[in-house]
Parts: sequence; C-alpha cells; structure tokens
Amino acid sequence: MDNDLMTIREMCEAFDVTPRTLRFYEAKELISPIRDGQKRLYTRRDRGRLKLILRGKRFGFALEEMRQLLNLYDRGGANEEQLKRTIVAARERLAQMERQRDELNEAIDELRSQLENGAEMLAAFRPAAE
Amino acid sequence: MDNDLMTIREMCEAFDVTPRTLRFYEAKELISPIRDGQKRLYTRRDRGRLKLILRGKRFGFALEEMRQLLNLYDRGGANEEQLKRTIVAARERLAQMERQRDELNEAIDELRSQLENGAEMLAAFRPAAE
DNA sequence: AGAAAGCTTGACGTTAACGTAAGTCACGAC
DNA sequence: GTCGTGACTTACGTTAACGTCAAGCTTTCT
Repeated sequence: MDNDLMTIREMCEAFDVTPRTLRFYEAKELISPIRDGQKRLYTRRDRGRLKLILRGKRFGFALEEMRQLLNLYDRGGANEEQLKRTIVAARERLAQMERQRDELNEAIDELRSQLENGAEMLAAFRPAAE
Repeated sequence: MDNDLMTIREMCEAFDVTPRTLRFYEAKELISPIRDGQKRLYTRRDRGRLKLILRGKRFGFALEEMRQLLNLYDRGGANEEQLKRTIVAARERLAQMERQRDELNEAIDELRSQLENGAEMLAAFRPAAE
C-alpha cells in the first residue's frame, strides 16, 4: 500500500483541486509535502491538513486564518491555551457567519417583496420616482 | 431651496460614502452629475440612482449589473420587454442569494455542532486524527 | 533514442471596488 | 496677492486566491 503517499495528480482528483492550488497552499505554508527528487509526495498528514483547509474555506475562513489555526494545533494542540484560542476564533467566525446570514435574509426578504409586487417591481428601480 | 443640487461633500455625508466612491461610480457611468465649472453638482436624479445603487449592493448586485439595470430603466422602463428583463435578472439574483444563504446555513450548522461538542472541537482541527 | 507526458519553478495576469498619493486649479478670506 | 481649503485629474497600489503562460527537467512509451 503506497496508500500513504500520493502524487499531486492523485491529490487533485481526490480533493477536486488543481495542481496550482496545491502548490499555492504549499507556498503559503499550509501544507508541506515531501520530495522524491523534484516531485511532491503527499502524506496522510498533508491530506488531513488539506481536508481541514477545504472545510475551513466552506466556513469562510481565509487561508491565512487556517494557517494560524493549523499552526496552533501543531505547536501543541494539547495545550489548553492554544485550544481556547482556536475555539474563540471559531466562535467569532460563527458570529460573523450568523450576522452575514441575517443580513442576507433581510436582503432576500426585501428583494422578494419587491418582486411579489409584480410589475410594481419597477418602483424599486424607479430613479427619481414619486 | 438649493435642495435640488448637492455638492460632493453633501452627497458623501448624506449617503455615507467617500468622494472617491462617487467619482468612481461616475467613471463607471452609474451617475452623471452636472458641472459648475469643474465642480460636480448632483441632482435629485443622481441621488435616486445612488440610492438604488447602494440598495443593489446590499442585494449583492455588482456595480456593472446595477448599471445595466439602471440603463434598462432609462431607455424606457415603461417598455414591457425591458421590464421583464429586469424582473428576470432580479429573480435570478434572488435564487442566487437563496442558494448562498442555504450554503451558509449548512456551514453554520456544521461549525456550531463542532463547537457544541465543547473541547471536542479539537477534533475538527485535528490533522491526522482518529 | 526520440518524442510525448507529466512535473517543476518563476513570474506576470485577473477581478472588484475603491484607497492613496501627487500635482493642479479655483475661490473666498485677509 | 497669497494663503488655506476643497475639489479635480491621473495613475499606481491593494487584497485573495488562484489562472495562465513560459521554459526546462524527467520519466515513459514505442
């Protein structure tokens, strides 16, 4: 089982990303595959990190934020203090996401009500109306 | 009542935007204030358009989209055909927004459930866990 | 062995919506 | 007249997350 080492191609297919993305993440120090000559080989650790990175993206975390979180873990995830920071960061993000969703909902309601007014929709786009 | 003409400063305060923003919108042909010498003077029409632009932004419309919508209206909002296009555009945007919100909600639920697991949150950020 | 494939690094390009800096102009105040 | 103030134009800078060449090195197929 060379199941443990994957080429860049395999990684791309497995995670549905482009090679450029993986190299980019590496340049940003988010992952650090080993080298066989000049080729990159990704370990299970890399896959784990990538998985988290992609998940983080779905949460809206920026890559830099994810890097910090991953580093926090590396330097002792067992560390109570570090863990707390991670949790705090996550909580803040959660709050952000909820605010964002609320605003989005308001905008949706507003736009929908405009639409429901049928042709009165025009009023919404009537410049100097009245 | 010079209520009808406003300077760039007054506009900025009234709408909470910077001068740069107004000039930028002008460059993008979203508004077109008249000139008193070299100074810009904004009419009620400009204010109406700006209001719509800012509202559109809250809806997530890009400036270019707003420009098109505003133009549609200008060239005969009374035109049945144009109106339909506007409505279609709005409907599509609405659908987009709803999809976006749904995804956001999923991410929120996911992140929240991680957090609710208290310290198990760590698991979410545990690279090669298990 | 020669060519096609695949990987690599490097570096510039892209998009949106302005920010920011530099140098001019014009006008009321003194 | 000239100083301060505000407005103006022009143009480059910014941010994020890659995309898109370009050009060279290997490995692989035939």
